[in-house]
Amino acid sequence: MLLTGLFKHGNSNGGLIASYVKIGDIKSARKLFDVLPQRGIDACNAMIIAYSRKEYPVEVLNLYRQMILEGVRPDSSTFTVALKACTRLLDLKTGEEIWCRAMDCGFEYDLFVGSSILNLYAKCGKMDEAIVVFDRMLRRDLVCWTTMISGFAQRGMEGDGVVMVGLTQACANLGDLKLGLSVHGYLIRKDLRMDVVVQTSLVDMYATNGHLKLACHVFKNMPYKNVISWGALISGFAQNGFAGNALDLLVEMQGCGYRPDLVPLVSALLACTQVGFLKLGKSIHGYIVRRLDFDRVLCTAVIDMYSKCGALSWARTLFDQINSKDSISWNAMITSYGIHGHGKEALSLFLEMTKTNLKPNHASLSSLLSAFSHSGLVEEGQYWFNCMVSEYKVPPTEKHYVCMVDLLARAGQVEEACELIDSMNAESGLALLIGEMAAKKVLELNPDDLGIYSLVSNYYAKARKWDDVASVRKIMKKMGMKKVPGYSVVEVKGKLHAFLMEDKSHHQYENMMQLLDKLDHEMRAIGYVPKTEFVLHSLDEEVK
DNA sequence: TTAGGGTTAG
Repeated sequence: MLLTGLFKHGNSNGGLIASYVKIGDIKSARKLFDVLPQRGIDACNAMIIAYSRKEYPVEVLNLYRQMILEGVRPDSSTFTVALKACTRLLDLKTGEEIWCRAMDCGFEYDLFVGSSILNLYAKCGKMDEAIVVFDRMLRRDLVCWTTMISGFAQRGMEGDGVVMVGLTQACANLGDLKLGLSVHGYLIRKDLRMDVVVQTSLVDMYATNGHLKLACHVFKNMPYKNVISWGALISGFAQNGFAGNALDLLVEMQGCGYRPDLVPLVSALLACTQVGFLKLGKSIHGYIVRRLDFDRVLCTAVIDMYSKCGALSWARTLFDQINSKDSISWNAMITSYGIHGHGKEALSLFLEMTKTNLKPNHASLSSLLSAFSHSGLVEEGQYWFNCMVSEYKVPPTEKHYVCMVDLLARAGQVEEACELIDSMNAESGLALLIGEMAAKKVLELNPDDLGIYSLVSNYYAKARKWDDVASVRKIMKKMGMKKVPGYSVVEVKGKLHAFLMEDKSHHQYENMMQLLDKLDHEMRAIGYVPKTEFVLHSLDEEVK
């Protein structure tokens, strides 16, 4: 075991200590640590992290002090672990000393160190001090916000408007409706000032998580609205797939005298993309060109709209007009070629991207692999899949694996597809993938079955993929509230016509059925035999 | 001094 450690980590002392720790031998790790002629930051951190993992906070702090005495300069990990130990011991005094040193050493704006001191203050009930630190932070991630939320929750303290906006955003990011409602309720109970900013952030919190009724409720009761409030609501509808509502709201907004800026327009473009509304998308494009600066984000949204509505060459023309393309613009265009089955063009654009100073990311590689899959370019797919880590430092995720399985399976290479699944590491491998694919297959046949979703959620839970568990549960919640029937949409002369299952309400329904019958007869007359074996067995012949 | 936006599999 020890040899393995030596081999793996070369002659780094930190690595050797980490190897002892890995096999659970913390005493040997310490013995080695004590006889080291020179104890650098790596060795110290390995040892101090080991104590922290074993929940020996006193040893953590002793070692921290020893480091300082020996003149070893702590880094972000050291401070974070030491502060965590103080939190465990509720040792505020030592924690503040550590925090002061961390600031002296230039870690005042370190996200990890910052959230650790926040956590210490929150756990010790010192929310005033926490706010001081919090206000000075340059970046605030979910951990910081969650720490603040739980701190306030424990103390029952009041936050001011700015803090409440942050809390609302944190709830939006967490997707936790209960928490969001309680923040909203808190605002009302405490009669805190509900200005347009606070209300808009509430609208956004509800809307981005699919609670559109609640979002509308807050929105309608706003005494004063602005373009941003409209933007939040429209974007919420568009991103949750309610294209029609989003587009209606855009019209309503204009009717109320607001001039849409880029956000409502980008959302409207997304809505057009979802329903294939090329004509409206085009006129929004025109509106943008006439009235606004055509920035990169807008342009990418228009490119995406054109390509998904079938106008690939327009997308390309626009793409060539962007002056400073970022990776999202490139990915959008690579995707465009992919969905239109132009795998070779997708590849040459990808290669062109690598010649710029932009690096392809996981999305670029997803787009590329799926382009190969849609074009049947098996060898290319395998080649690029195999070199994505070495060439671009992008380790394949499940998405990439699914692309490859799809690519191989479409090409009839089912055995190779299975081998690939086998080669995945155990945690995200076989059981999860097959389970997921099987579940999805069943979902296709029976999309309203909540039970299948809990099956999928269990698979994720077994693989300890808590983010995925949460997103499946979110879908279940949404489904529980309202089942949205499947439908298809077609654009005729700039007007959209939607058709639901069993829906006979269209004013030309009879004509359409007659035409379908006619086409069916003509097809059979020239020898077409419909394939029905893949369709569900419970349907009778004619429905098939 | 806090609020809304573009790409990623099947």
